[in-house]
Amino acid sequence: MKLKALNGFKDILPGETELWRQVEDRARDVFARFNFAEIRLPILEKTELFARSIGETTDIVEKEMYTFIDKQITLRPEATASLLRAYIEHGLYVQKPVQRLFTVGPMFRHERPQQGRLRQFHQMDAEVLGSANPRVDAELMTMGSMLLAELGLNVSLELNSLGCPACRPAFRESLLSFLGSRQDALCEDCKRRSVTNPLRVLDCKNPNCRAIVADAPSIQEHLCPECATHFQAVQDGLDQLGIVYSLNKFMVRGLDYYCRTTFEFITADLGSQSAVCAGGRYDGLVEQLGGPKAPGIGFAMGMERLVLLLLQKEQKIEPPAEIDIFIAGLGGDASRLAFSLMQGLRKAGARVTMDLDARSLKSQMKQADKAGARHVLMIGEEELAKKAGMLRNMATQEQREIPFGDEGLRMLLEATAAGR
RNA sequence: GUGGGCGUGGCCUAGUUGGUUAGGGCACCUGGUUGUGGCCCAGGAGGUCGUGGGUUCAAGUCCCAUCGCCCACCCCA
Repeated sequence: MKLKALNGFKDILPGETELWRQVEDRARDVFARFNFAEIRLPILEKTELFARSIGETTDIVEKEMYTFIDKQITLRPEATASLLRAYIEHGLYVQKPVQRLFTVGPMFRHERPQQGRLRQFHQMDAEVLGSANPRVDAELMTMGSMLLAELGLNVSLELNSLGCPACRPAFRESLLSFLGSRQDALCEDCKRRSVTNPLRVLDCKNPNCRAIVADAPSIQEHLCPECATHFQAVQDGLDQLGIVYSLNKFMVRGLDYYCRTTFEFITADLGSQSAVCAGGRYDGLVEQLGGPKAPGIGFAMGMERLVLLLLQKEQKIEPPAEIDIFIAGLGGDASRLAFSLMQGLRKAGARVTMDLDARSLKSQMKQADKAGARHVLMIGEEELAKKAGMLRNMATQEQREIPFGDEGLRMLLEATAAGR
């Protein structure tokens, strides 16, 4: 096998696409109920956009981006940056004080692939721009929660606040001094993280580090009054809407732009990639990218992770019959008639197919069965002589004559409609 | 970037201490029904055993190299 897809890039084959569509259709339905409008974005942007929004020193920007170096353009590693760029570029903030937008599509990160992690993966992103109201946070999480619930997935919501530029530095200092005194006990990764990104030590998976960090200062207790008020209001909103969540003071997010509210919907059924949906608030980012003072919050859902979970549930989705009528033509003349009859039925809206190779009737019946055909219209020498085809209902095995011509076409369409 | 595991027809796989034409299941095709699907039966097509080299009278099996995939670390949806 010479030509194959790149490592970390996957074909989504027929059979699986059905599940993907279920996920996406359900998402569009839920997003619509929450009054979100779709926005479609390019997947290539100037490298600078991602560097400035995600953060120059994040792993994503430092080593995971697919960049055309000579052109200084990059395949998007996430959607928020592009969405904000479009929001600013088209002055969407002028048209409506609060914009609620969603987008669906592929993202690219050059990471080592593993379960639930690909180099091209797909996300559904929802963002609310122009409001700092904590109810927006609660509403957005509610939307995510509803979608996951309607997909039948068992996930839990974890909530934290990362503070803001006013209070995070003080917390950082206090955390740094705490870590400083325990350097020797930390794992190698955490020693490194203590320097590069101390908050990251909080969510280390190493049990030893977890034990140490259990006594670390809590970000939730270091919030400034404004952030504390906001955080409490978010929780009140979730409580009011009946959304169950748990506070997790160890949860940090990887992207630089997050502030205040951060959250993750996590599952125990995906190996180590446990987050199926995650997001947070990013007040100040729009401004930082050259836009107005518009606060924002959003989340991203990993579609292949959702699909993996749905596949695990083994809820065998009976594929619906896909074909209304299979026309079995026996012999050259019948096959020729079937060919034009098929087109007439398709024009009238029916799903029709036939065996263009006109193999044996037995073979054609098998094909019809496999295609999930509800009816088979048989046309052989007898039928040609009688000027009427034989219509077989595949479920009931009943057969009846259908005359050629307009009257017959009407009967076929009736049978088709009744079968659906 | 770092570790571990695995590569046998389209898919899942058997292959014992190296020993005749690499076996089975699913799927596919044909026939059993001179024109009737699902079940069953019979037959058929389909494989450079990831690739290259080495050891040997003999390699799917042993050795080396290489490529690919998977899982985990890292990171994150």
